[in-house]
Amino acid sequence: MRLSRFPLSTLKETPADAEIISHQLMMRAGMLRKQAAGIYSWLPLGLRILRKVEAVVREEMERAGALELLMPAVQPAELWEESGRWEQYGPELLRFHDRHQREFCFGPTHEEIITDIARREIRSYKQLPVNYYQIQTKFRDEIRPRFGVMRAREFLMKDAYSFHVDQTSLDKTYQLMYDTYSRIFTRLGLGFRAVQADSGTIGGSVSHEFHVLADSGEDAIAFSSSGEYAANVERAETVAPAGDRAAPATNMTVVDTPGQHTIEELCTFLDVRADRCVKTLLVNGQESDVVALIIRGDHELNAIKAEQQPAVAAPLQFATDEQIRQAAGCDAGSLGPVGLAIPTIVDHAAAHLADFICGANEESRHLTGVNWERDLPVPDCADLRNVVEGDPAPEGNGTLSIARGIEVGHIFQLGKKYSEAMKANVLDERGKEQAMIMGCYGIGVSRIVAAAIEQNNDDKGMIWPDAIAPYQVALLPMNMKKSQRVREATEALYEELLAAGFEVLLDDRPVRPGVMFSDMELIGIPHRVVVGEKNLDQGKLEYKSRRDMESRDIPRTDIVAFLNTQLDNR
RNA sequence: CGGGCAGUAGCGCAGCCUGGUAGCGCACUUCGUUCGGGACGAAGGGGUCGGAGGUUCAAAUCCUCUCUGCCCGACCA
Repeated sequence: MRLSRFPLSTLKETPADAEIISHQLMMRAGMLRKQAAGIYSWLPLGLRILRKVEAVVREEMERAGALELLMPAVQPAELWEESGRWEQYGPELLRFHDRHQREFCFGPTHEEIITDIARREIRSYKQLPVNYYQIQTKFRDEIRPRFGVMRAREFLMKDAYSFHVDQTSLDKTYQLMYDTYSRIFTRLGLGFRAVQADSGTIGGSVSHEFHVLADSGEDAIAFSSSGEYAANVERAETVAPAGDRAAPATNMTVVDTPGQHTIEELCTFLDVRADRCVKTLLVNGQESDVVALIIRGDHELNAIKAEQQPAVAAPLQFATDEQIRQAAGCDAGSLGPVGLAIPTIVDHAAAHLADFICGANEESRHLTGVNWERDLPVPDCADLRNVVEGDPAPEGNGTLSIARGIEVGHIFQLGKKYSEAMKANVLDERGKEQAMIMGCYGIGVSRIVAAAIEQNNDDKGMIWPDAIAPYQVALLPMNMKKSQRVREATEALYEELLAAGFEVLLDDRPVRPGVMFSDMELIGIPHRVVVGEKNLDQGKLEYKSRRDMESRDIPRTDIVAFLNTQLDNR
C-alpha cells in the first residue's frame, strides 16, 4: 500500500476520553472512530489488524475440526423464552421489536440459536460430536462501556458450540479447545494464562478463562508459585488455616472508640494490625431478613462465594442502614458478632482468630480480647473471602501470587442446560432419545486487538507482533522528491518486496523523514527499511526492527532473504 | 441508578466569574525555503459556542429545562 493513497491521520495529542494506553494509541493512530458510547467504526488500518486476528482464530478452529457457520445478530424472543433467559438476562440484553410488534434482541451470545439449529439438524448420535463456530458482531448493553474496544457494547466475538452424546466426548472436545486456544494466543504473540473460572450467567460447571497478562486488566487472577494452580480471584479457593485456634490469652473488654468506624481508623486508634480485627457485614438473607458475614479485617468479601451460601439471598445485596439498625441496634461502623441474634457465617480465617477485636453493636464502643467458644458460639464456617497474595495454594504446594489479566477467551462445559430446556435430543445407540451435552467456547476478537497493544507498546507507540501487524514492512525513502536515484530504487524495491509476498507500506508522501519515522513507529509496523542516498552508494539498505534500538545495514541484494529471516511467521 | 466534572473548528484547549467583533496550538489548503527524527515563513479555509426556552438594546458568557459524554461508586460494619 502506498501511503499517498491512504488517509492516515495520526494525532500528536491524545484524545481526552481515552484512559488506557491501547485506547489512546488506537485513537492517535486513526484505527478507530467512536460513533456512540461503546460503539466504534474500525477504519482501514484497524480493520486490517482485526482481520488478522480473525484469520488466526479461524485457521486454528478449522484445524481443530470446527465448522464455521453464521447465525443472525438479531434473534427472536421466543427462543430466549424457551431457554428462560428472556426473563433472566436483564438490561444487558438489548431488546426491541419490529413493525408487527414482535419482540427481538440483538444477540449478546448464541446458545439459543445454535441449540435451535442443532435440534433441527442433528438426529442421531452418529452425527456427533460436532463443533460449530462463527465470528460475528455481538451486542451487550454494558452499564459502563470504557477503554475503547476493550469493554465496548458492540464487539466482535468468535463463539463456538459443541454437541455430544456423552460426557467423555465433551471432555475430549473441551480439552481440544483448551489446546486450540493456547495455540491461538501463542500464535498471536500474547503472554497469557489459562485459569479456572466462574461460569457466571452462561451456566454450566467446568470452565476456564484465558487471560492476557497486563496491569490494566480488569480481572484479578491468582496463581500458585508451583505453577499448578491458576484461577480467577472470583473463584480462587482459600484454604482453612491448619491446626487449632490459639487459646484465649486476654479477657473480653469493652473499649471506648469515639468516632472510630472503619477498620483502618480503628487500627490506628488502638495501634493494632487489621488482621487482629474482624468485620461484620450484613446482607439480605434467603429466609431471614439479614445474615451476618464475618471476615478478618484485612480481607475482602467475595460476592460470588457469599451468594452461594444457602442462607444468603442471591443476588448479593447489602443491608440498608435501616435494616442494620433494626437488626443490631447500631450503625454499620460499630457492628460485631457478639450477642448478634441473626444467622451468622464466619470465614475460616476469621474463625481461626483468638483475642480479636470487633464492634460492640454500640456507637463508639468496640470489644477487644474476644474469643470464639468462650465469648460467643462458633457460627457456621465457610470460604467467604477473596484470596490474597501469599495465601497457600489450594492444590499442591506453594503460595498464591496475584496478577491482573484481560479476559480474551472463555471455555465452558454447559452440560444439558440448554438442550433440555429446548429439547435438543438425539437418538442414542439403543434408539433412546437423549438430550445432547454441550460445550461453548468464546474468544473476544476485537478485545484481543486492544490486549495486544496493552502488552506491546513503548513511548513511541504500538509494536505489533508479526502475526497481526497491519503491514509487515514499512518502506521509507529519504528525500524521494529531490533524489531520482532514491525514487527509482524505492519503486523497484517496493515491487520486489510485494512480489516476494511481503505486506509493504510505502511512505511516498512528500513529508520529512521525522514524520515518517514517528508515524510508522506510532502505528507499530514491526520492520522498517530505509532507502537513502548514502546507503545506496554502498549498495546497502538500512533495516530496523520496531523492537530494536539500533538499525543495521543490509546489502541490497540480500534484502528479501534477510527479511524472510526476520519475520517469524513466514 | 447515585455522585462529580465537562460539552466552544477534525483533535487538544482558552474565553464565561465581570454580557458588547469567537480565539490559540495541532491538523487541513496554497506558495516559498527546508529535507535522516513530528521544520520555518507568508497567505488561507473551516464554528447554528450540545439543544430548547427565558432575562436583556445585546447572551458562548446570566437563569431554567433538556440531551450527550467522561470519571468515580458493593465492603465505614
